Amino acid sequence: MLHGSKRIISIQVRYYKPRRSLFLSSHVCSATFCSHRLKPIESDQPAEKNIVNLFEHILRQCSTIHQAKETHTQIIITRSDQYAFLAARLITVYAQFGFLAYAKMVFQGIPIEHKSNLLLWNSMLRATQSYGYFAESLRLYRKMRNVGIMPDGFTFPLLVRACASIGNLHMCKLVHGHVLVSGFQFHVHVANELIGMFGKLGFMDHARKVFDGMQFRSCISWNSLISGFSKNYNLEDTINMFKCMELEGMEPNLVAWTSLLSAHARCGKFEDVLRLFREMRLKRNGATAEAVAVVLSVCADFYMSYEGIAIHGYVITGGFQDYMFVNNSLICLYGKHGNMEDSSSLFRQMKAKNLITWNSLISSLAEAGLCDEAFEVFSQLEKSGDSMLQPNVITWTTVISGFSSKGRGNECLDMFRRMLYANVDPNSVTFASVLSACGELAILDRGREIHGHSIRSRLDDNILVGNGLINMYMKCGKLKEAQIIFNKLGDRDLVSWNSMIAGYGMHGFGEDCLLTFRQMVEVGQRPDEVTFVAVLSACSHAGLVTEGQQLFDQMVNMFSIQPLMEHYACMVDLLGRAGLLQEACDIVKNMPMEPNVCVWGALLNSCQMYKNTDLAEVAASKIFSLETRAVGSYILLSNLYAACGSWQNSAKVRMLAKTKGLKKNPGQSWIEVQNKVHTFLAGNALQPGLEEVYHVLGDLGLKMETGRYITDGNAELHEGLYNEDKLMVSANY
DNA sequence: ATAGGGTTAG
Repeated sequence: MLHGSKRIISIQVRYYKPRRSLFLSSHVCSATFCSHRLKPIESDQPAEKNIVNLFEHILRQCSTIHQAKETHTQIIITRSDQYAFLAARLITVYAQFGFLAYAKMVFQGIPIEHKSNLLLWNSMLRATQSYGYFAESLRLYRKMRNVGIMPDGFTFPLLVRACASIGNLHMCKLVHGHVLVSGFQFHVHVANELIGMFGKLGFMDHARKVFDGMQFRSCISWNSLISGFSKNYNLEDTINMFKCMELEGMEPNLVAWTSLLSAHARCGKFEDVLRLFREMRLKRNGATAEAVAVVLSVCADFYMSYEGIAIHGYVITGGFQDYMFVNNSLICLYGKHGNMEDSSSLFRQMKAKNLITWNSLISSLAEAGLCDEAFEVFSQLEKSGDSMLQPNVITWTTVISGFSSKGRGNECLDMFRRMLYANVDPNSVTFASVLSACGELAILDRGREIHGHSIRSRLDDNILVGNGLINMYMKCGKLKEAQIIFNKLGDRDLVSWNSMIAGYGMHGFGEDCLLTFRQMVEVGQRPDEVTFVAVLSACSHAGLVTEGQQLFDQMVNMFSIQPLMEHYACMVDLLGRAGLLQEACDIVKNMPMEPNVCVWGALLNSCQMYKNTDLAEVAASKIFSLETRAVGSYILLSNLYAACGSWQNSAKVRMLAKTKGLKKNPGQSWIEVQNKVHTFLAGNALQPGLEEVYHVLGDLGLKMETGRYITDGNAELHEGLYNEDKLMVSANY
């Protein structure tokens, strides 16, 4: 508590190092304190100017909130709080110390008739915005205009920034209108913010117009324009403006270099990023932490482990190790390269962590396939209780897609439900992950529900979501619905076409598959390796031999795609299934790489179909020598022997597989009833609820027999393919 | 009394 002027001054001296100016002013201070006069906002009296300057000086020196509060008390006692200049400084200082509520109190404490000073409003606007309350700052601006105060060159940059941050196009246009009416469009700071705003909105032609109209440009103007082009993935104009800047005698600084780097990174030019980073360090004798983060993320994304570790070295020598976002990139770098030890130890060592830090660790774990660990860290984050560290869309989506890509669809969908319950809005990436899980699980009802949800979120025309929907409907056997989604999709990419082609192929619609492929080529979408795997395998399943051969030829000669192992396997399968075993053998002999299990397996399968025991033995011995756990091959060979009546050989192969401890992953069929998927295993009568099914099945069988339907004699053998024990019985027969 | 650059999910 303060009781008198002497005490006030002694506090000042205790808190701040005594300086000449401070001692001089203390006389003024006590003099003013004694006079107890209320001061108008603007005063030209020198004595009053002095006390205001003194307090302003003290406020600038405050390093704790307590010092600021003490000084504020003195300001009130001396009635100096009526000075707009001091009130503005108090607002700024309180905001800086994290006490926005105090800043507001200062602002509100000033009577409306004294609120004519723009500095006051600008300070309050800035204080509000520094907390991210952009909408509130715009409301404040309205209030300001309502009391008849006109904005100036300090107000407009704040306003432009506020509506750009909110991202509301209407607001942006409104504020831009105010700027135009006030004639501030080419004011350096206002124009710089406008360029930034248009860059963020993706209106680079507007940004360019503002830039071109400026009479004086600062390097910030150039950098804002360059970063606008970079943010909009316009590499060409980013480079052009960078060069223009040099030509006009403005040497691009480190910030301009950083934008140039990030433009290359965004466009996937990872080699150029590394080259430019070296050039930047040479020419400008250093780098920025932001540039380091960009380069690290490029090293992570393109699996350049060696370069990444070298840049980690530079982080330490260059003194960048205390930047949170640099460390976040490092966590991702090590995580993406499968080095979870270094990734998580970096996480542990970080003193200050933000949500991105947590997301980086979670995504590293998910990337490594450790979705349980990722979920564990997610739970820790959820329980942390920090309101700034609550899982966001990215956190949720990371865990959701982690489960999805591991084939744990039910956990994926559970997390999605929880996410909605937590009131976090899914985005296109979330929908894509969840739809993929629905496709894998083939749960049409849930897929449809999510389709509806994506429509309500107005994301159904997004390419990621569209592709997810096509894939989901295809996997659920709803080919027509997939086609409808595909037809409605505004811009289709390679994935959209591949999903359609693969979907038709998957369900044995060879003609539709080829038709879609031809349409794809017609509209100028270049097919890739994946397209040809889908098309070729469709041909082989539909028995379209000549078409398949032609397509293989087209792939190499028309589209200059080097055939991969998969394509050779498809060709062997295609020819072999058609009974052209010799041609299939030729492919195996002439292919440029050592055939793998899939290629030999395709050949073996064909041998089994056409009962070619000699060739089958060659293929089988190759497969067994490759030391894979290709159980299917043992079963195929065994079946072939059995089909040729060579029971002993058949049993021998079976036993061989058994002694090696190999067990076939049994084939399953499924049906979706009331949002639940029921799976069936051949010969598994132990499954609960199956008695009833078998009962119905028995009835049907009886009806079929009495109705003189002929049952397939091979059915039992076929079933045996999926059930080892059962086949062992038939083999020993 | 201002400003430009950055890191996380597919």
